[in-house]
Amino acid sequence: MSSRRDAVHDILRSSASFRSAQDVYAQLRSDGAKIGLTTVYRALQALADGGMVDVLRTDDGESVYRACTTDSHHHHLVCRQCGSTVEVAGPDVERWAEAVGAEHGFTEVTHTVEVFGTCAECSVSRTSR
Amino acid sequence: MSSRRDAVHDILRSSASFRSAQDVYAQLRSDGAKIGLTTVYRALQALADGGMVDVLRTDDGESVYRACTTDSHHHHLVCRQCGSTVEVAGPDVERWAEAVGAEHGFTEVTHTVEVFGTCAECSVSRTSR
DNA sequence: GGCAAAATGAAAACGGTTGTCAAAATCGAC
DNA sequence: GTCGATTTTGACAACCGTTTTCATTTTGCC
Repeated sequence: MSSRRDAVHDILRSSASFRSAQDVYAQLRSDGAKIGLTTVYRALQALADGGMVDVLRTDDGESVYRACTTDSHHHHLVCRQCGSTVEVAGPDVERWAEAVGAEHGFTEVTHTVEVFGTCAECSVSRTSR
Repeated sequence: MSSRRDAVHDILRSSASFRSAQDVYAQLRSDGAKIGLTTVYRALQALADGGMVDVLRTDDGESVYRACTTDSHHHHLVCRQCGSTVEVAGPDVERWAEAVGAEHGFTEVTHTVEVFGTCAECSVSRTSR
């Protein structure tokens, strides 16, 4: 039904890192696509609502999106420099969060966990500069 | 030097939950303080820079601040309803994050971990309603 | 008091995001 | 295929939290 939404989804699927809406929009335009910024936002929102992509907030308040390869619960290891992202599982962390919540009488416990660092590639290019 | 900054800090210290800048501003004004929104933002920023308060981003992009009682690294267990917050330590999580980073060749690994839930008090008031 | 430096705050600017609304594309029945 | 209704689209304006600007006020110091 929505070729625009697919186009947005494709961009995300072909990228290993989290991308911002403006970012996706810019790439679509430079690829020659005729699409408006509003539609990109709508597509990203729909994809996020449908659980097709993961959403994160950057420190400066931007929403960034990523098409993750697994449907199950996972977290992200994100390179601070290049943004490339590895999906990681953390069963211990899940259990810890649950336990911490229970310990203080909290119910319906959820959690957000993100790990940041400098990836091997970026470490190299930085030291060799 | 800065009585306004102290006023802002006091508000945070007397609150168990994370507060937004606008929120703090509103309370100060309703308390009768003559202070501008700009100054509140500046005070919060200074306090955050100095490590006196912790900062979080809400899902809708707002920055929220809290004066934490411990200087050491910790995480938060936040009630989804009333916002009241418990500081929690998670040595296992620290180790896990470090290990995950190392495993994928990442260096300078940091992490963000927040746990959300419904606190005992809010659970009660909801079921009894 | 007098003066320089720092702090303050009203208003404007900013930037990402969302709402508006008319035009365009799509769908369904005929 | 046409016709009308519904959905999608996108240019533009509005929004909202935050930051910047800059003139004024307060503070620290002699």
